[in-house]
Amino acid sequence: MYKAPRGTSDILSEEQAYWRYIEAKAVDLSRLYGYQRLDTPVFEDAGLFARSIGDNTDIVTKEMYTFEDRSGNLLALRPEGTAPVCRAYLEHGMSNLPQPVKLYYLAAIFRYERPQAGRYRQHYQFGFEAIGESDPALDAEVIDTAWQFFGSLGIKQLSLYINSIGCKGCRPAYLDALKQHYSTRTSKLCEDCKTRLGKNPLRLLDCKQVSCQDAAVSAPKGADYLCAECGAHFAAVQKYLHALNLPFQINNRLVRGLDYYTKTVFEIQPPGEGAQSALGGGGRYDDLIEELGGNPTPAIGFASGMERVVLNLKRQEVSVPGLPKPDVFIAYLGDEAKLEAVKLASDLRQNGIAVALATGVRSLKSQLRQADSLDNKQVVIIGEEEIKRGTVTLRNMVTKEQQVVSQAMLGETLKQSHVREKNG
RNA sequence: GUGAGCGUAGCCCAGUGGUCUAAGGCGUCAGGUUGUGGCCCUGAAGAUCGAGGGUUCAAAUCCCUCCGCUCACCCCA
Repeated sequence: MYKAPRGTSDILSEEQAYWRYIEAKAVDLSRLYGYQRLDTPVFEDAGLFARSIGDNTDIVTKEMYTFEDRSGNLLALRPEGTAPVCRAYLEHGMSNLPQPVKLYYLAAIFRYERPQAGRYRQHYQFGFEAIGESDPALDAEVIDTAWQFFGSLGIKQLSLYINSIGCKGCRPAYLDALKQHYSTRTSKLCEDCKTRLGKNPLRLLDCKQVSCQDAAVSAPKGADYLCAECGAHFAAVQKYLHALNLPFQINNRLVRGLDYYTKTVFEIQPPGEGAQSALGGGGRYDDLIEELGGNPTPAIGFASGMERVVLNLKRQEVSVPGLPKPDVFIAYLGDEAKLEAVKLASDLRQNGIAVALATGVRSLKSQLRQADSLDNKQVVIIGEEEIKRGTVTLRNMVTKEQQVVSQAMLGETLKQSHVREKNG
C-alpha cells in the first residue's frame, strides 16, 4: 500500500472546516489591510533560495528539495515564501507601481526535516509582504496585521516579541562583539553552540542549555550596537506599536533563521511550552531585493504556519463554522420513483439547492437512516402515491412534520424554509 | 542528522510464548414484516497482528534488521 510521504498528510474533510475558516480570515484580513493575492510556482530556480535565504543556513544546506529537471535546470520546491514574492516583484516590474506593493499568499512550503508536532515536510503558510517602503510605521502596521490575524481567529493569550538585529552597517560590529564574548568561554558551551559560534553567532543567544544561557546573560546586547538610523527606526516602531496598543515585549535574544532579515524582527508565540512555539514570524529584509538584482528596495513581511494555527485552534477549543450540508435528502421507493427522484434532484440543483440523493436499492428505513447520519434536516420522499398525484412528501427531520407538496412547488418551498432557518 | 517511546480491522484498543481458527467498542452495511430516521436489539462484512529474517515443538507475544508513526534535540511556520 502506498502512503503519503513522510512528513506530509492528507487534509480530510473533518479538518477542512479549520482550513476554510483560517483561509477566510486570511482573505478578509488581506482586504482590510490592502494586500493583493499572489500565487507563485511551487518550484523555482534553486539559486533563488540559496541567494536569498543564505548559503550557510540549514534550510539551504540540508532541507531543500532540490532536483534537476529533464533539461538540466536546477530547481527547488519552495522552502519559504518571501523569496518567490520578491522574484515576482522584480520580474513584473512592480517597482513601477505605487509603493509599497502589498502581496499575500497561501502556499505549500517544503523542507526536508524530521517531522514532529507542528513541523512537516510539506506545510502551508499564510504570509504577506509589503515591499518598497522603509517607514517604521509600516513595520508597526505589518506587526498589527499579524496580531489581528490571530485575534480574528479567536486564538488568545499570545505573546508578541520584537527585536532589532540592525543593518549591514552596524551588525558586523555586534557579531564581532558576540564572538569575542563567547570565544573566551568556549569550554562552557554545548557542542551545538561551538559550531554556531562560527556559523551564526546570533543563535548562541537563544540556546536552551543552562551553561550557554549563563554565558548569554552577560553577553553584549544588540540594542547597544545599533547604528543611529537603526536605533531611531526601532524606537519609532515601538512608538507606533504603543499607539496601536499592541502588547509587545522586546526580546533581545530573538533571532531569525534566515539571513536576509534586517532591523525589525518579530515573532508571535502561543501560551504554554512546546518546541515549535512560533505561530508566525517575520521582519524587515531591506537588502533582499537588491541582492536579487533589483534597485535598493526596503521591505517587510510576515508568515504563519497553517498547521500550527489549526493546532492552536484545537488546543484552545475555538469553535469554527461547520462545512456546508445538503439542503435536502431525497428518498424514493421503487424503480419508477427512482427515475423521478433523479430528475427532481437535477432540477433542484439547477435551482441552487444542495441535494443528497439516496443511492442503490435500500429500504425507506435505510434511506432515512442515511439521511439522519448525513444530518439532513429535510427529506423528500417520493413513492407510487406521490407519482400518481405529481407531489412529494416533505418531511422535517427535526419536528417530524410531513407535508404534501406539488413537485412544481418543491423548489420554492425548500428555499423558503431555508431562509426561515437562516433567519431563525 | 541524534535520542526516546510506539506500530493488532476505517478509527480507539484487549491480548506479553501454547486455550488466538486474535476479543471488545466506535463506525459501515443489513434486518427487527407490508412506505418513515435518531434510542434499543440481532446479524454481517472488515486483521497477510508494520515488513523481512531468526530462536522455539509452538511467536501478535522473545531476538535482529528495515520501514513507518509520535515526541524531543537541531532548525523553523
